[in-house]
Amino acid sequence: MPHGPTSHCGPRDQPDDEGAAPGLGRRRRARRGEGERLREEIVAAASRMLAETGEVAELSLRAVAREVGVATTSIYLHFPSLDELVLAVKTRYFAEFGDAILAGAARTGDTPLARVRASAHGYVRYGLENRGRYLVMFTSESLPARLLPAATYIGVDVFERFRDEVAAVVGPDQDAHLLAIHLWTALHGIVTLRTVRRTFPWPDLNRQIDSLIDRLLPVE
Amino acid sequence: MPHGPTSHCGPRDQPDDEGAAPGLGRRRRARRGEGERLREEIVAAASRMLAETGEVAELSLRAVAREVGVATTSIYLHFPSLDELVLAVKTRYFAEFGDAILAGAARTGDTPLARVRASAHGYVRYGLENRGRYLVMFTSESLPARLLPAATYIGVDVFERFRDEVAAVVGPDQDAHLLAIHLWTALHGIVTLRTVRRTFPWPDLNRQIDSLIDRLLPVE
DNA sequence: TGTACATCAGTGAACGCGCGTTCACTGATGTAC
DNA sequence: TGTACATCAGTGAACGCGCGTTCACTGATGTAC
Repeated sequence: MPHGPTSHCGPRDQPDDEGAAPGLGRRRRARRGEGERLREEIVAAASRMLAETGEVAELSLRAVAREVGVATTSIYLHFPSLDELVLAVKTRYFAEFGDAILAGAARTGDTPLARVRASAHGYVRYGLENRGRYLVMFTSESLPARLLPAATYIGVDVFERFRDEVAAVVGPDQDAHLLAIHLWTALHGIVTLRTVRRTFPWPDLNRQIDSLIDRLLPVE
Repeated sequence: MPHGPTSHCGPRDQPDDEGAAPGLGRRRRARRGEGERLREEIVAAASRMLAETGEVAELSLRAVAREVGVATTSIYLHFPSLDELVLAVKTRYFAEFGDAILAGAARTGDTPLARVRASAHGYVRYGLENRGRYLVMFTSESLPARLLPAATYIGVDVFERFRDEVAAVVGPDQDAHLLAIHLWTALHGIVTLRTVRRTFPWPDLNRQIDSLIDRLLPVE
């Protein structure tokens, strides 16, 4: 295809395509004290976009602004950089993820083992039903390097709850920390490998998870 | 910082910075039948670069050309697209990965269990010592979508060898396929979580792997 | 032995694109006097 | 009650950058006659 006849000067010929999205519904600007509304809309848009691709690297400031229907520069009103926006989204992801698993396990009032089973199934189900979110949470560093020294990482509380559930199953003679890591590690492997190797001959998911728990957790 | 005084017309002011890298050693062009030499250099450079970042999305055609010391367009002499180049690198990664694990296990002539142990430790060691390569192999689709229908995926032979080793340990009464998947899944989880959550309080690596095998594989 | 020609192995300029970031600005909404 | 002013919540044009891809080309190496 030959090049068009355009472009006589400057890096772009038309003015930047900033501003509102398609015709109707040009966003109403927030009232005086309500500047935070845009912040919320930005996080929500970025959250949706990241959930779809699962790739932090594919998210751009300009794309987020386009999605919200706002000028690119308006992002800077609320986030000093794209990194900071991504961090906000990740923090939200972890909170929602923790809540989902906790809620799933809470419904099962039964034995400790039933609770661990429910958590494990819930973990994998959430991961597979929200592949994009899961990849964002667990295949990129959870914090930008400059914030790392202080914190351990977001999501650590979810693990701790899980470890306590395991401890309740196996009793005090077993190394619950190690067992919880075995289980978590394996569940993480299930989610990520199934996400990325869809054509592999995987066994039935529930059977796989139950068999894993049976083998990893010694009955008291 | 204010804008410089440059740029009066056109998308770039200076001509493209193509051509050979730093001063000395402007690549010798290959002799008549030896065009494949450049192909090899391109794959090698891309392999090095991908191993460093672990991010397929970060690899660019222009960066590879720069690394080789060749004009950007020369890549097209050997690969119709960046995708095809990445596929070539991945194929090589899987071959080298399979060889490394096989070689490690072969040295242990002992019992079937010792061989599985050696494979497992070899798998994780390779994954952690070659984080970039591992991520490229196992956190992106291994084939571009248009090549998927036919093939299962590259690397499947490594799994099959592993499954046979497991079968030799547990005997014919156990579901070796499922057990091999448990083990593979967990090993994959170890590599990827340790890669991405470096500050988590992980247990000793060898202890973790041995404990995992002890629990997952029933002794005959 | 000489020469015209094909081909192989590349080069280099240019294209349009999307990106992060800067800068100066606008205009509605409140507030002080 | 009126009005000058601050501030809040954004806008829009422009910058330089790296990118994939195209196109026309070059010049050394072989080969046919």
